[in-house]
Parts: sequence; C-alpha cells; structure tokens
Amino acid sequence: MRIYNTMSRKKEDFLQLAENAVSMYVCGPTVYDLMHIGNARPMAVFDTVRRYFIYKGYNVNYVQNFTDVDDKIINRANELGVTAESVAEANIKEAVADTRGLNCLEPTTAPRVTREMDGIIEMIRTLIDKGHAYAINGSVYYSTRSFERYGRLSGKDINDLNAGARVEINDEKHDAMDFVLWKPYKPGEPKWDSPWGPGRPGWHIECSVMAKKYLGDTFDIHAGGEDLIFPHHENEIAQSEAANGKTFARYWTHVGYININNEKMSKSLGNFFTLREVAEAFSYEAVRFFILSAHYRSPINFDGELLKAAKRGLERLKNSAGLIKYAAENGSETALGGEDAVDREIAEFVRRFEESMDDDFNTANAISAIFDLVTYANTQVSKPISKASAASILNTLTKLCGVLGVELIKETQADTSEIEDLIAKRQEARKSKDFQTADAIRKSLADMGVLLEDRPDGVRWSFK
RNA sequence: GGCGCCAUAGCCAAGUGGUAAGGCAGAGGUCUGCAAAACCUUUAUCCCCGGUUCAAAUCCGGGUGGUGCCUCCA
Repeated sequence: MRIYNTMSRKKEDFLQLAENAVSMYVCGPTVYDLMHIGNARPMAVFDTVRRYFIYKGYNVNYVQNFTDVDDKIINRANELGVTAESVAEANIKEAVADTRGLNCLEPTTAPRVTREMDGIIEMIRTLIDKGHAYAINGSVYYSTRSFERYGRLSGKDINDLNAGARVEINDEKHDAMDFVLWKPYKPGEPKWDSPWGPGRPGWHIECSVMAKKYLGDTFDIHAGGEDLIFPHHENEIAQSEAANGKTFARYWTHVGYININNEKMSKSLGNFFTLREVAEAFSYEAVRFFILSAHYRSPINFDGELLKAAKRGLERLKNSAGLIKYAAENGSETALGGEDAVDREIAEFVRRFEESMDDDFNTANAISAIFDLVTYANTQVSKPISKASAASILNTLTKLCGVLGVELIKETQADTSEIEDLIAKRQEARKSKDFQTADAIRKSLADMGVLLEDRPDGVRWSFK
C-alpha cells in the first residue's frame, strides 16, 4: 500500500507500527455551529480509509476529537447569552447526527478537550521543564525557535514567514512566531486552574495531548483538512516531539478543500453551506459519494449539479443491486455452467478496486471498477443465471461499496406480500388493458420505494 | 515578498513515458401498452510554445490562466 505523506510530499510505502493494527488520529470539528460541507470531506474520506483498512484485515484505532473550548464557541455563547458549555454540547449532538448521516463508523474514542485538562497541564509543564516553553503574565508560550524541525511539515522557513503582518503583534512573546499553550482567564470565559493561574488551553496543545493519551507517543496516521497543516499540525509536531522525544505521527494525510465557485469557502464571503442543508436538499449519501468521486487530495468544487450527478450515479448502483438481489433470490437453484467464469470476472473487478485503493486511496478509480462491475452484473442478470453466481456478484458489490460507506440495499420491514398483491393486481389490469389502474398501482408502489421492471418473462421488483 | 498546487470531452473526473478509465448530461437503437430500469452504439489527441525520447497528457524549460498557504478555519 502506498500513502501520500505530507511530510515528504511523496507517496510512501505504508508500513504500520503494529502487525495487524493501524492507529489514526483525525482532527475533528470545533463545535461552535453546525458542520459545514467542508467538514464532511475529512469525515467521509478518513472513514473510508478506516473501512479499507478493516477490509484488509486490520484493527483500526480511530480517534477523532471534539474541540469544545475555543474563541469561536465563546463568541457564539456570548451572542446567544448562554454558556460556552451549552453551545458545545448542543453542537456535538448535531455533529454526531451529521456524522451518522454520512454513515461514518463511530470513532474508537471521541475525546473532548474540556475533559483532558490534566494531560494538557502536564504536557505544558514538560515543555517548560525542557526549555521549549515559557510562562509570562499567566500565559504560556511555545518557543518556536527551540524546535529545530519547525516548519518541516508545511515546508516553511521560519525566517520567511511574514511575521506580524497578519498576526496581532504581542509584545510579551519572545518571538512573533511563538504560539500560545495556555491563555489566562478573562471574565465571561470558561476557566480551569493551572500552575500559571486560571485560564484555558491554546488550540494546538489539545491534539498533542489526546493523541498521546489514546494512541501513544508515536502512531501511524494523523489526518485532517489541508488548512490544518499550518500552523496546527506544525505546532502539534513541535509540541509532541519536543515533549515526548519521539517521532509523532508517521504519516500525515490531508484532504483538499471543498470550494464554492472555485474559491475557498469562507464566512466573510458568505459562500458556505452547512452539511445539514445540503443533505436535506440531496441526501447524506449523495454528499458522501460526491466527495469520494474525486481523489481526496484534489480540491473539489461544490455545485448542486454535481450533487445531482452523484445522486444519479448512486441510483445506478442501487438499481443494479436490486436487480442482482432479485436474481439471487429467483435464479436457478442449480448451476447453469459458467459459474467459474463469473467468479473469475468478479475477481478481476475486485483486483482493480484494491489496486486503486492501495494506491493512496484512489477512490475515483476504485469507483470506476465498481461501475464496470455493475455493467457486467446487469448484463449477467438479464440472462438466466444461477442463484450462486448472482449471490456471488451481490456479495462482492456489497462488500466493495461497503468500503466506501455506500449502502446499496436498505433493509425494510415492509410487508412483501402486500407488494406482491399489488403487483398481481397490476398485472391483471394490464392484461385487461386497464392501463390507468395499472399505472396508478405502479405509482403507489413507487411511493413505497418499490421499483418495477416489466419484462417479457414477468415483473421484477426491488426496493430502491 | 516567501512557499505551494492545479489546467484532460457539454459538466465532473481517473490516468505520471507506449497511441485517452468511469460517472452525469446529450444523440441513435434494443426491450416495452406507456414508463422506469437495463443493454448496445455514439461524443477528446489532454491550456500554449519549445526541448528530451523510437515513443509524452505523462519528463525538462518557458509562457498563459486559475487557485491555496504564510491569521481562525476541515
């Protein structure tokens, strides 16, 4: 397997630390509001990465945090006249709902900053002890120049950074590039006790602490959005490696942006959408499929037309699954010959799928293998086929789509005898040329999510 | 000012040296009471110029256009 490592800017062979396990840390959302469509990308992509590791037989320790104390949360709380805690709590609930909507597996651990204060204080203390940080007036800052590898992940030379140009000049810092580990308490803000006085942690220290606690000093993959490379991930490396004296994450992976009109989304431009509203207009699964239809590192442009196209593509997959399922249930009990040939064909599609995923999780390419499998399957099930072959195809298609987090067949408790009855009634109506009745029945079946297919040898039906 | 990335059909998007995957949309056809679904056929020489090579979308140089990071951000 090859994975692109932001650190080396190259695809590298993936060699995990443990024999049969992979450890991943994914930077989760800051819960000041509903997630926007951009937040959905790392969720969908890294969940797919996780599912692919599981598919390959690894145990995955998947940690995704919630940042539940932060300036933006405090600002929102003040706007609403409620506590920061309640803002965070409410938005964590929404984020969990959105994450489930995207069909992401539950993280192994979903830690929250506010519950990790002991570890945060301990790591800050270690950094001070080791000479990488200094306390001043109730604040603690990380001394960037004390860490010689600073800038390696983002490819920046500390001396080229336009220091102070866009950052507020802060005279108490020893160097403009130093960043805060602990912020002193201000009225109206949440606070925790610390050796440096009451206050709250800076943004970057939390991830260093939570990664260490739940994954250890060194782990396999650290993931997040491209915008986190600098300064967030750069700072995490500086903190963790200085404090622990070991390599932090071994592979750094970052997803590209979701743009609007080819420009980055931003609140100031007013050009962003919440995941919630997009999911309501299309569907969560369309959002997920749309995201996976391009390589995770390239920027993608959000557009309603593209979501519509993704949704149509998804329907093609589901229709096919319905047809194959029908064949698996109604096909020939005995082998018809050619079963081995079918299995060989299937194996070839699987090979292409895995080859694509092995190459830095090329989901776009993997999806093309799935569509080719679908075309093959649709052709096969339009002819007489044995149950065994149909089941084999269905099993493979379901498994591959499962890696992408795409569920093809929704289980329902609908009473199928009622459906069979309606279909029989419609057939009678058709026989007596009462097409009005026939079409009305078809319409009501469609409302029940039932897809009909009139064929010379009878009617096939499946759930959409 | 420093450091990056991108440019493939109407739209989206794979493909990093051997003569262009896939999806959506469109056109024609098969099937059909109609429809839906499905299947078949059909739509590109890869931004421009120059170079390397037997061979380049793919490598090198130059140009044009777009965009990102250097501030909180997925």
